[in-house]
Amino acid sequence: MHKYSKFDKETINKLKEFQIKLSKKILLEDCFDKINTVAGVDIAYKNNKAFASLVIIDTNLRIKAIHTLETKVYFPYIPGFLAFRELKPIVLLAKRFINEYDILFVNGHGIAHPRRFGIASHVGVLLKKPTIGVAKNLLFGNIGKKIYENIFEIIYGNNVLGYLVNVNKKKFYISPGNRISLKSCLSVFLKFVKKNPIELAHVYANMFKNGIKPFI
DNA sequence: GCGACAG
DNA sequence: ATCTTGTCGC
Repeated sequence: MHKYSKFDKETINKLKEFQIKLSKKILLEDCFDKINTVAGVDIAYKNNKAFASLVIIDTNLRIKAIHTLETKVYFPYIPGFLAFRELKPIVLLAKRFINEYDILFVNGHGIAHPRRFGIASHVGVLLKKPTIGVAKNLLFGNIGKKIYENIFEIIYGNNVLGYLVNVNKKKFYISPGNRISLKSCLSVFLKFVKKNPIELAHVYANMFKNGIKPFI
């Protein structure tokens, strides 16, 4: 039994086709004006339950709100198909507060994905909202040339799909999800890196999982 | 055929 | 991601 053979080839192929079909709706251009607030979303797990948190931050790096949502999960983790596991809680929560942030940071990749449709792109297409994928590990593509002291390109063939950013000994793989340009996904990430929305969401998702919610 | 593989 | 002891480093 191999680790990721939970579904037959036919099912996997249909999911792949679905991703490819939806990926055509991605816009890699900036569909936003002035950024006033951004949000980060992440999920912690306990048994078969997902504990999601959405943290909203303003440009002064102040936390404006922390929201949570709990749902059951039914789909396993399969590399390349993370969205089918985490989409429901993320979309439900992000949609509820959709007018309270300008850009959404999602834990996982955007277009740096085998079918250019990682979870950040999937969420962005469903919400019709600018999203940025922020991952701690590389899934697809290779590390290309250094463009700054601590920043490298993520490339596939001749295409740049995103960036590897080194911050405080930690690596972040950044790629556009939807409705944002390659260039802006990097600059926006850097703008909030001192109060990384994904890391904050991670902390609060875990607190929520453990029954603590001193939330704003 | 073999290895790699977001969370 | 989660489970989980001791251990290394600031």
